[in-house]
Amino acid sequence: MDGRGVVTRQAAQGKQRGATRRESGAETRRRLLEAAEELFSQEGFERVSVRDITERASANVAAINYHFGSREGLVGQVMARYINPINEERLRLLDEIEARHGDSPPPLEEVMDAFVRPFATQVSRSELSERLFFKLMARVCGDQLAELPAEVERGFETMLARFRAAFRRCLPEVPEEELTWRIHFAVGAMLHSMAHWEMLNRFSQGAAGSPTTETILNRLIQFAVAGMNQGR
Amino acid sequence: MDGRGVVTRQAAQGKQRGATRRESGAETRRRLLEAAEELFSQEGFERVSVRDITERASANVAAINYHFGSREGLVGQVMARYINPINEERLRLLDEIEARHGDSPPPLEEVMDAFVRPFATQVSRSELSERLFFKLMARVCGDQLAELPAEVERGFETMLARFRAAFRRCLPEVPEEELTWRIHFAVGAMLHSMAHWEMLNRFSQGAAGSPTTETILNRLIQFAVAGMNQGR
DNA sequence: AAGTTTTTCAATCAAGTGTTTGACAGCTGG
DNA sequence: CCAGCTGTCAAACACTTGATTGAAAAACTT
Repeated sequence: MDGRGVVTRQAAQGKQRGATRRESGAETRRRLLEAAEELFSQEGFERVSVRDITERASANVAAINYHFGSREGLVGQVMARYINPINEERLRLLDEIEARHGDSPPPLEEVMDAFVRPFATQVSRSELSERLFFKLMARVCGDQLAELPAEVERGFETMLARFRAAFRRCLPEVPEEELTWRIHFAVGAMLHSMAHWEMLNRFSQGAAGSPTTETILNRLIQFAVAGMNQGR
Repeated sequence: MDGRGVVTRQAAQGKQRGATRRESGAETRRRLLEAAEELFSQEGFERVSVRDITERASANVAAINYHFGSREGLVGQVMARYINPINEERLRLLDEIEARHGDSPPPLEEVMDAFVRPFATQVSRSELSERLFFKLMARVCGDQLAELPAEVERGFETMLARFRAAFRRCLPEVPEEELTWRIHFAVGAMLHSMAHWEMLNRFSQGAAGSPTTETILNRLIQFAVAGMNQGR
């Protein structure tokens, strides 16, 4: 009677044998993050318990508190893991655009592209499926910014300030307040389509032609640009 | 030592003396709904416990199960209470528009107006503040439609089908799939501005002029119309 | 090799969850 | 007046929640 009925984690997971213990620590941490991402994107940050996560990750309940301090700490990590790189890439693309156009204001379409596209490019970095990734990002950006980890929130604010300035240069004749609203509308269109990516893709597949992420991205950009310009 | 320290509900609430017992039942039910609406709009449907609600409503914990069968039943009632009248008003306005224009397709702007305006008109029916009302509506429409009560969901679907047909007539040259996306973008813009009404109003108040609900509504409609039209 | 640090685990904690119960109060209609 | 609803309430229900404990195990260091 050594391991009667009890399946060890190694056997259940098929974890490679060569992993040293120190690697195993990071491995568990990674598995927890991955499980949390999947569950959070499907159910939302509220509805998922630490036991749901540890069970899916084949880890002990205490693992989350050991590796992340608390449930909240894990949530913060999940939020930061993709959104920070995305915000950084946004700024990088904006830098390129502004460098390319020098003193003259850049085309609105390019700025909007830099604002939206990083979600599509960073999706491949994730081990999540496209639909879960977008759902997760929509939850991170949309829920309420008060709950974001301080570091993530600061990143958001500086990013938004830069883009706001860029939009302002694109649309010099639009009043400040009006510009705020238009940006907000565009963000809403973006978040909502990410949140319901799955449903919209289902619709699209009925039609002819393959609705790639790229075409959807272009549609969103066209819509947002038209809304920002408003007939100009 | 009769009521030592214990404040009765009547005293705490200042409830009018003339209310019969039967009226009191409906009164409690109303107070529960009101408390639930406030808390749900502030915290979201997940984070609020039945005890939070009954405490705020100065009622017993069992009251929710007595009056609504379960917590879920209360959630359904809260969702249905405003969203159904809104969807009905949307259809009523659309009827008027289509009657007015006969066989010729109605202007896109009018259809979009009928789609958005009912939120603004029904807000006054509510005892909630404007900002809580919009927050609540954004949660109802945005979270995930899978959880809506069956009756509410059916209402949503028939309303959307009618508006989709109307938009189709306004934009006959736009392919079906493309139209789906543009409507979705517009809905996203609408929901996001409702969810962050408070923040946006704060921005606006810094600027000159009074940012009434009407002007915000118009900005949203202009943005959505421009996005739907896309330069035409 | 022995000793130290890192990681895992079952068991347990206090607090909170939605719901049910049975007794009690008050209005209603006979 | 008194049975019969209707509504309220404190108490308890069974269960889940995030977090902690102390011991055992594994990995690393010297």
